[in-house]
Amino acid sequence: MKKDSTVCDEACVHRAAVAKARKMIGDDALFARLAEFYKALGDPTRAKILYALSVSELCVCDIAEIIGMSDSVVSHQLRILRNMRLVKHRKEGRSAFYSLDDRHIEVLLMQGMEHAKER
Amino acid sequence: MKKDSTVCDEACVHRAAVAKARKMIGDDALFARLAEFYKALGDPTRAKILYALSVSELCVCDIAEIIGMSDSVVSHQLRILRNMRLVKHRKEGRSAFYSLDDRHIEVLLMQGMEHAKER
DNA sequence: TTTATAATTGAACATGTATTCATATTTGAG
DNA sequence: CTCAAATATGAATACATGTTCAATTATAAA
Repeated sequence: MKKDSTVCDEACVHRAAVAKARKMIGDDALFARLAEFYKALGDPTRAKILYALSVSELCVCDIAEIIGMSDSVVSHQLRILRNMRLVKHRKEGRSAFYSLDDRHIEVLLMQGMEHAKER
Repeated sequence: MKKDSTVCDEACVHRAAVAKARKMIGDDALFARLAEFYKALGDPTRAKILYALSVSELCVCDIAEIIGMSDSVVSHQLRILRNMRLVKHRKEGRSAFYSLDDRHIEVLLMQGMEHAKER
C-alpha cells in the first residue's frame, strides 16, 4: 500500500508537534523573503562588501580595492545589495558612496562571523 | 593613464578608513565560511526545515509532510544541513530523528524572520 | 526469509548566479 | 567642446545548485 498524505503511517512521531510546526510554515512568501535575505549574505564577495561598509561609508572603487575585485563586479553586487535594501547610496560628483542601510544588518553580519570563526 | 593599485587616484576617499577595512578582510577562508553558513539558510526549503526543527525534533517523513516536499528533497537538504553542522540526527529503528545542532541557529533564524516580516 | 517502510544516494536536468568583457552614462577637468 | 575618470549596465560564459526519478540500504514486521 502506498503512503497516504498522513504522517509516517501513524507510527512515526508526535502528531501534536507536527501540527504545531505545520501551522507556522504556511506562509510561502515569508520563507521566500527570508531565504532571499540570507542568500544576499551568502556570497563571499557580498559578505566582504558588507563587512567593509560596516567600517565606513565607501565609494565603489575603494570597495573594489579593498576586496580585490574589479569595479564591475562590485557594481553588479552593489546593485543586488541595493535591491535587497541592505545598502544605500549617495552620489557626490562622479563618485557613489555606499553605506549599510541600517545597523541591524551589521549585527547579523557579526553574529555570522562569530559562528564562522568558531569552526 | 591607467589606474594603478592605489585607491581612486587619491581623489576619492579617506585612506585611513580604507586601510582599516582592508586589514579586517584579509582572511579569504573566513569569508568563504561565513558565506557558506548564510548560504545554508538562503534556500526556502532549508529555511522551512530549520524552522520546523526549531519547534521539535522530527523524523524525515514528518518534515517532508510539514513542508510539503518529497522525502528525497528533504533528505538531500538535510545532508547539506548536516555537513554544515546546523542539524544533528539520531537513528531509532528505521527512522532518523533530526534536531537543530544548537540553539544559536534558532536565534539567527528568528532574527532573519523578523527582518523578512518587516518588508 | 520475504515484504514493506524509512531513509539515503546518484545521475540527469533545469534553473540560477557570479564573473568577465565591452560598452554606455555621467561628471569634472583642461 | 574634448578627454578622462567613476559607475553602471547588458550579454555571454562558466559554474553552482535544487529538484526529480530511479535505485539502494537498513530495519521491522509477517
